[in-house]
Amino acid sequence: MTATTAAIHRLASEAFGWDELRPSQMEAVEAALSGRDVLAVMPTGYGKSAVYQLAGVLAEGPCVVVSPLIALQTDQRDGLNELPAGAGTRAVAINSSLSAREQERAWQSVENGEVTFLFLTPEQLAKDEVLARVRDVRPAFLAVDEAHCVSAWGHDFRPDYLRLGTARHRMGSPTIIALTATASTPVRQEIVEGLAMDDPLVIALGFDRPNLHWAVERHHEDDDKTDAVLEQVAGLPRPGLLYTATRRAAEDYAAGLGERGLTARAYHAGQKTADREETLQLFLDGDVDVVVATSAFGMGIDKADVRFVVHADITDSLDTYYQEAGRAGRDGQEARVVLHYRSEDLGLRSFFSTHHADQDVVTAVVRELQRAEGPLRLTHLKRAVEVSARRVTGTVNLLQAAGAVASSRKGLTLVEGVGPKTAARLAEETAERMERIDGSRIEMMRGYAETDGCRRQYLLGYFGEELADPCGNCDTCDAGTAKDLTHDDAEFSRQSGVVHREWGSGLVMSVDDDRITVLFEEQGYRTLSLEAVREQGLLTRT
DNA sequence: CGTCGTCAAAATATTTTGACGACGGTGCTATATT
Repeated sequence: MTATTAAIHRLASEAFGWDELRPSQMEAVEAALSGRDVLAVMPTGYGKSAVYQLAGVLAEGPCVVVSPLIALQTDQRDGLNELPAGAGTRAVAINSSLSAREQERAWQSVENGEVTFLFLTPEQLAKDEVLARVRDVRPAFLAVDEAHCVSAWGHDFRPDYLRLGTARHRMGSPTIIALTATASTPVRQEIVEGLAMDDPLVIALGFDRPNLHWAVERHHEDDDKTDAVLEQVAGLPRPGLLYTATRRAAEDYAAGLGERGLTARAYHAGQKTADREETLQLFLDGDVDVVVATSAFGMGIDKADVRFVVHADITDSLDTYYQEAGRAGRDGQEARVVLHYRSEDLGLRSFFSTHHADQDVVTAVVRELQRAEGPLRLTHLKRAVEVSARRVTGTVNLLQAAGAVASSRKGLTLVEGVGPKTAARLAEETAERMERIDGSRIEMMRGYAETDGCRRQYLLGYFGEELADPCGNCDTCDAGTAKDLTHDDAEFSRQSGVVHREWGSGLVMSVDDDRITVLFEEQGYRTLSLEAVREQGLLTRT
């Protein structure tokens, strides 16, 4: 045992009260302390936070923690501040819930060296002043909690997530500790790229949750689906979660369950904060049978005894689905996971995942960059271009992804030879590529819903894992119809590289008797018939 | 892309049908108004 390992164990036990650290937690903490970037994909409840907490206490300099929700930051901050004084930790969260004076006081305690953990949102780190203050306290780590948000939210909803890579360098390039519970191969890649991680150690634990029973119910008519969902939810062991695609559906189902004698409450972002907090508290206390929610519900919520997660509508990807469904059965006891599927529901998902280049903003941004003598700060562009800051950031992200704009510590520059016209074309092509990839993720969702095979094999395959035999704990296995979705193919093995004549290079995700699914860089997921692949020589190994 | 609400016309004097348009999810932050 090295001195570091011993110190980590001692700290874990004496200050945090954890007597056993798992090997992967230890590996992650040691790597981070040695200065190597770490991406840890670990299930909720496994002790992801311990990784940055232990590393943060042991290192010189504070640990900046990026977390997406203020409520989450508050919980984590309070948890750290309740540790015994011997831990020597102090945590603060600086965000818009603090008054200007409170913010200033918190900054001063950071600058006086009193703070070990500084919680910030990505939006805070988009401000030059915040970055400068962070840089001046020489942080040892930039921990990014719920790191899948980089991929899920960075492109549209919260574009500052995709600026964290630049922010990292501007704050003196601290070591990155990225943490998430769910991340398929392309999501991991986007996290690594979006955070500008340097040769990271990727630790991904097994995804399988043997106590969850997976099932899909297929419907043709909308009304029939509604009835089936209500009837099923009313009959399942409680408590549970019912996810819907819209706020309205959440309200309607909650009312429908109420009529059937259940205590059900809707939860979505259109409600007052106080109502949402009350629902959450009732749920955590076990005083409500079912929470009917949109995707607003769930992040950071750790309730062990959720007996079912039913989806009344499909989600935009299996990443999201697994994340939401995975909130069932964290106590290890049997739990049910059901997806109610109508192919028509895919339409709403396509609507939500449209990307498009904002041509006027593209032109304005490019003109401004052309006019500049040297690199420009994003802050400058936000002032110079007369649309919302968010749209400017989103457009810059797109231009950067398109290879039209380069970002360095000094700021943003136009790539040589790029003018407004080229930039517009590149941006449009990139937006189209993103839509293709999002569309292919929806198709993988369809694939899960429509598969004849073992659901668990399909799911684990999506996350790059293999389950040797059908699981025996899903609907197709129960019905005896499950086709084994794994196959030893002499030519193509999982996670190996291939090239397609038209679609370019990709990664083999799964191979079964007659089909092969490949994740192409430009096209997203594509499933091909093995027969066609062989006869026409469609794929070449790389 | 699909669903829902509105409104007018049609089939019959109140309900049915069709056309059309609007809307659909996730949160932080800054700023103005109580």
